[in-house]
Amino acid sequence: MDGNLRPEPKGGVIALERGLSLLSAFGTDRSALRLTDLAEITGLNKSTILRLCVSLERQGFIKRRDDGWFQLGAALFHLGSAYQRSFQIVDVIDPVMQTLVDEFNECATFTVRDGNSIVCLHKVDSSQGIRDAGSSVGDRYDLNNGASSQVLRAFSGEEGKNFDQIRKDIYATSFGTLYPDAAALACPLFGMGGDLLGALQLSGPQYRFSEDAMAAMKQGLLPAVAGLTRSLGGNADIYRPNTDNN
Amino acid sequence: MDGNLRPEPKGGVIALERGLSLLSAFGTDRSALRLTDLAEITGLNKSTILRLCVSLERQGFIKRRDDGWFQLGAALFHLGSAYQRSFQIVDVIDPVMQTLVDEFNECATFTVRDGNSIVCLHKVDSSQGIRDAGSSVGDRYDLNNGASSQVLRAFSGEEGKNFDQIRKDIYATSFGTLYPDAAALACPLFGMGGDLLGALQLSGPQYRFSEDAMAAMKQGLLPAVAGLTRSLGGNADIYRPNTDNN
DNA sequence: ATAAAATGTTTCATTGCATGAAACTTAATT
DNA sequence: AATTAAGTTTCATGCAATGAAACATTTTAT
Repeated sequence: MDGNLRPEPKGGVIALERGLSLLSAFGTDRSALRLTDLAEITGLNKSTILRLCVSLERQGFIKRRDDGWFQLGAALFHLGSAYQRSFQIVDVIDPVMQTLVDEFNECATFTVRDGNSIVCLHKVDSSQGIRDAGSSVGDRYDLNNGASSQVLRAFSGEEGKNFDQIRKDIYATSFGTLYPDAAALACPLFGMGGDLLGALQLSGPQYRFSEDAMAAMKQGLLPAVAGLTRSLGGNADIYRPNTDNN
Repeated sequence: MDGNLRPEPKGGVIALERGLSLLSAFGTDRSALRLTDLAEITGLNKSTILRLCVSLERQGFIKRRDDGWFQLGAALFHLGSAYQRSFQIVDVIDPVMQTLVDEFNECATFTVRDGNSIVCLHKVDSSQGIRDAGSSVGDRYDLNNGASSQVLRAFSGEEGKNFDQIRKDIYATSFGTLYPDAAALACPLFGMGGDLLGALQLSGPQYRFSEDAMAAMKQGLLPAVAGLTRSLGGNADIYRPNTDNN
């Protein structure tokens, strides 16, 4: 960041964006930051940061510990939960995800698209020691080449790559995209109006994703998602199996 | 709100606080708001709101739908999850809470204090149809007379009420405080330095919280929390049972 | 149908307030 | 003790946040 943070297109309030950039500074890995860290990450003047933090703290968005370190505040947790709750979908798909995890012993994740990002809204872990622990709830990446990203892009109407194939198959796979030894199988979830809600994915180590295993997962995943779409009031015909599947 | 939002003590950045107040407008119940709603709730001028929202949306803190309604953005979910993750405690206490729920068939919640608020950080639901569904993860209230609030206040060193008794018992109870027919039993969780981390609570309908039932819960809850404190590196002597308990 | 009211959007002159350099106070290293 | 780094406070300056007003658009009333 360059500290200027001048709203690129136009409009907007610089002071606000600077404040938000302070919050986003925590987004990656570190859960506590010092004033100097914040200054380095955001490029803002320390006086400015201190002044912004007064406001952030007053509204509960950050908390300054007694030792001077800054942390995220409970207001964010509250609003984050409110965000999650606005997708009642999660309540509906959770049991289905549990079932899938029980059946295939791999982790299941439900992701949604947000602009050019992919956000993990829900995850059910498998009980295996070796499992996909790479992503967890709340994580946010740029759309990548992972199975879920591909699905989200293909069914958002993007062109190029093998999106046509994905739209025909109603699923996408990935091998070693995010992590070199991970594999995944993902398919889209549609809502009432045939609108794309998100992507449901099974993922784990590549050695457990043989052709046979993935065929079985596919046989389990697609009907499960079709059922979900039905219970969400959508038309499950989209998932009608292709006759040429082996 | 009066729209002035003048930082009371002094210091701070008005524009930022106004932007944050827009976010907080979603905090209660409604998951989508129109421009007029935001103007009513915050008392801000519509032009101002529109300008602030440009910045909020650019950073992903809100999202404006095609129909003009505003919603919370994924950035909040991301940061909210980061907040939660900064309490690694939750990972440790979750299995213990699961065990308690299995044993007593009532909901367990873990709450922390944040200023004069109480925030629900984690909840494990019981499988009963009639259960405490009043609070859920992310909820934030003012400190009230519920069992957990009492515990948090008593062990933060507050005086008055029956806090002395609570400190002696190492637990608090409540009947019909939040909801007229609900009951709860809560006790504190301490960390390494004997510092108060939060409160662990069992709650359900009053008719299942007989004297006998609560005595049993107490016998289950206190050792469980003592064990937790030990595995968090704390001294569990605090929980030594009083000799005069029946 | 037209009128009236409510909502959303853009513009722009005014000045309030966000800003950052500098001075200063601790605290940590040398 | 001397030096560097981290954190804090102050204040003159001018930039940018502001809100009234005019306008566009949609909804409701007549």
